[in-house]
Amino acid sequence: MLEFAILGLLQQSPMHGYELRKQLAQVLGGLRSISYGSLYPALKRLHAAGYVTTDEPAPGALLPADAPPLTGRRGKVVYRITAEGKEHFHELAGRSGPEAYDDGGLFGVRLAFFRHTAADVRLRILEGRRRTVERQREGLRASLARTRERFDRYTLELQRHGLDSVDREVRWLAELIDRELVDTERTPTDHPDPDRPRDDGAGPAGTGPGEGTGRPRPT
Amino acid sequence: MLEFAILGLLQQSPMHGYELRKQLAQVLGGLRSISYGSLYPALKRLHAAGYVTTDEPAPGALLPADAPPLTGRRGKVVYRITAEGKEHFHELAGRSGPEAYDDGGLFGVRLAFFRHTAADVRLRILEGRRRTVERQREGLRASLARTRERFDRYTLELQRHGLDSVDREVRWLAELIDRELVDTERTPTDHPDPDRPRDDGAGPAGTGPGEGTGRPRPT
DNA sequence: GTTAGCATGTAAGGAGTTACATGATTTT
DNA sequence: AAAATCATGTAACTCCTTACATGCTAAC
Repeated sequence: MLEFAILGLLQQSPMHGYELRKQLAQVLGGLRSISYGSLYPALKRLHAAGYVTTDEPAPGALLPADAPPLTGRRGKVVYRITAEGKEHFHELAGRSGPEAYDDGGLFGVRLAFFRHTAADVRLRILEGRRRTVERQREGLRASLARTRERFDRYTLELQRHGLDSVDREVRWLAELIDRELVDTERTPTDHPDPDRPRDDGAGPAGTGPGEGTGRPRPT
Repeated sequence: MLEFAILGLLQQSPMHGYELRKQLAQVLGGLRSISYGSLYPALKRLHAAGYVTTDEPAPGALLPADAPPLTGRRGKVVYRITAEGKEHFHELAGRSGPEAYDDGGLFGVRLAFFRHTAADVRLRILEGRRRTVERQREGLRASLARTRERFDRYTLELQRHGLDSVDREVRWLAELIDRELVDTERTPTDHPDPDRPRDDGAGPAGTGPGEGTGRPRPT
């Protein structure tokens, strides 16, 4: 998830780690930030995988042997996404299985980079998220209907607020889905996203052949 | 957090692991459940620490040597909280620092067991949570005010929905705090002063008034 | 000239997950 | 008797956090 978000941000412009973290916090809505202890290792992995390159200030010839780097080199390191990185990002962005919407946090990140996601994938993720949240809503409703006497007022309040939040999310998702459908009608599907050179329908690879995608597509 | 929730549930009645997991899922509002892979090790730790005892079905004399336990003993294992467990739980329930409210998930669990939490601690946690969420709200507001042009419509929607949620949470918390204050006025605890080391219901083992109903709740 | 904010990194560890392995009981 | 559901547990692993360690640069 972190790596996806990093690649997504670097797609917009090269950045150094510190800046990346601030942007990340903003994109995730201040809801959750990440620590440097996970950011820098992630960048390191992305670099090792060839998904990003680093523009380092001085190539290392400057430092004499009598000043050995204690923890590593210092100075700004600007990270830049590579062609492989973009490809990898779009592969990840093309996935529309449950991982993309079952977890609220991950769904948020996916949504934040919907700009780089194909229209059909966007719709599948939004609908998947809606199903997930609707199921949660039904669970909460059932629980509230059943258990008035079993729980105390705090638990009840927690569930009431939970139900309220989940209900609002369902309505919000319904709006987003509606807008997607309207936009799809207006843009006759062959270029739903000007940002992305479409090679095909988001790639079949995705997540699982067993994933039930046999659902009626509303027009 | 898991261990706190387990002790909280076992306070209400003894249970076996499977049942515990279902209850846990319900208390946490179906928002998130836990897997057996974390539940059973947690129970094991609590047992090792002496916070729970196990009522095992057959003490082992029944099984002949020619049927060796392959992965361990089978059959329902009922867990029951001990006096030390109750003490430990109340120690945890008495904490009102940032850990109790900075993370939404943890806050939810704490709230779910407010019944076993002293009134002054409840208030501090609710107020702490409100401050945290208000700060989040301000962050989001600022971000939305600043960045209309920098972000695309999806990011904007995400932030808008986030702001909405956070705003509702602040209002919800304000209501809960109000109710706490009203209840505190109506139940004239002889020392409303928060500096006093309150041990209401949190007393060591035997002396406690029992976990049934901490104190009479006038409605 | 020192404080505050910018900037990069490592090591240890917490808190959970999935995948696996097994068996008991109830329903069909 | 097969299938579903109840029930318990381990091992490997993921993903992230905290605490630590270091140093640069601008403002006061």
